[in-house]
Amino acid sequence: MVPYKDLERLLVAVDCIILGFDGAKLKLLLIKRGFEPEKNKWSLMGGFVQPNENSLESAKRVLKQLTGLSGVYLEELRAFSNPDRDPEERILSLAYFALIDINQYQKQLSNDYQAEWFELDQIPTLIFDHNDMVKSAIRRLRYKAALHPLLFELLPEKFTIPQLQILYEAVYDTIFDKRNFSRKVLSLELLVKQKDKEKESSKKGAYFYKLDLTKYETNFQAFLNFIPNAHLYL
Amino acid sequence: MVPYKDLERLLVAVDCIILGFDGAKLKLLLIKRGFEPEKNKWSLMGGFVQPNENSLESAKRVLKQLTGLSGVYLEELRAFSNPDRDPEERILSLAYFALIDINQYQKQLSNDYQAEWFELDQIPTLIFDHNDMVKSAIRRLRYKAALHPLLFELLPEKFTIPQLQILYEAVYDTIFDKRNFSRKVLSLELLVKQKDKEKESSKKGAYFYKLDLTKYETNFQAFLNFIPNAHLYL
DNA sequence: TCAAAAGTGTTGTATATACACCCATGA
DNA sequence: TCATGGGTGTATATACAACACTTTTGA
Repeated sequence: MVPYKDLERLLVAVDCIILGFDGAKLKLLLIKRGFEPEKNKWSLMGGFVQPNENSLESAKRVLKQLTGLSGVYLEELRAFSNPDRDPEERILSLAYFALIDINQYQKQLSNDYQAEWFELDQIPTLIFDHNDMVKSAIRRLRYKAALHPLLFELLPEKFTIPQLQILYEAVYDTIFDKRNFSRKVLSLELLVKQKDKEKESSKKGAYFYKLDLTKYETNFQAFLNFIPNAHLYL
Repeated sequence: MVPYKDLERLLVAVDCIILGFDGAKLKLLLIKRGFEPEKNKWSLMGGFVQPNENSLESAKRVLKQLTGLSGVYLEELRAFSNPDRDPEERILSLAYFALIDINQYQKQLSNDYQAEWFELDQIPTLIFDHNDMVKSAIRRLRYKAALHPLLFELLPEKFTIPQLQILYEAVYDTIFDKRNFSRKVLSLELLVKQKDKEKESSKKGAYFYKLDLTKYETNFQAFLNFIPNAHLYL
């Protein structure tokens, strides 16, 4: 008997939900699709899984192609596998979501793809099931960031507590008490206070902090209970 | 231009990590693989994604084939996609984990597959990367059950608080204070006390409880903080 | 009557929340 | 000097963990 005979083989793709934070709003990076079907429509950046790579490697490659970045936070969301999701041919797609420091993002690369950042409440209609992928990624982000110190991935190396708070408030679309917020953040003992201040956004200036990378990695799995009643915002 | 030309198509499979609880231990359902390669070795139950179904539907079909059950808890873990994970031909596999009531499981069906239940610390060497899939599933179970009322899926319709505690203790391989445990469980207000008692395992007998299904569904997303310092056990 | 498991209550500790004022600085 | 945002402290309520005794009943 010949194994695996007479079985359908599928195209397997990865699609990346790339999120960034511009200091005020969470944003999603989209491209104008360069080929048929659905050419010139807004789309997630994606690519096909190649013979020599696994799906995570594909996602890293695709991410680097568009942003120039590697070593960033990247996590598999889930498979999107409805038989007719692409009208041209069946494609199973693995959605990955990535959190990047928007300042590191290299603009020139994405010119090739006519890429643009969109605020989350202004996302256009995307091809296929890409809007579902985005929704799913936002949910996952909120879920995970409520429990793990994930959002630091969206900030530059040096950041202030007020910047961090704005980020959390953007993700959960709510506001936090700044006294309780900073106490909670600092009690994690993940942050190292710097000598210098950020002076753009206020006269007094806010101290910069850096992540203590060692503690960040060892404590990442610890549950934070960071967002009170987080499920209300999922 | 012909879209999607010259791209590799892959076999796409689903593999199911099926977990049950026999009243004392967590157990994993394995089969003896019936075809080459690796014929007669222990394996997860799996199957190929068919042209007319998405991957979740495949997993449901595969699960029903082996256990006779449908409507049980089933969740996608992640893709396993290393190019050489199957020596015969490249197969991308989506791992799903399932929680079933072991009493509902229909033994005769799985005779066809020479299926057996294994305690978690006695799992044999499995084909391909199936041992990794199992490890990954256990981690996910511990993670999720620490936050959501998930383990009820492993119990029969009527169960006692002591039975529930044994289950939690099996999953986390630790012991809990029974006074704090029952108070915490009952404070969820998910359980409805029954009039009758379970008298097999003690002279006094323990009251049966049933899940309040309405509250179960609406509160599933609420975070429990059920396991103190859960990350220590992940 | 006694062994074995079920069931229940209290108290101290830690954690989270709510809330108001002073500080530093550039305009 | 004043308006703006940064930074801090305290009192209260809530949640959690530790802990011991009584109840039931079959053998």
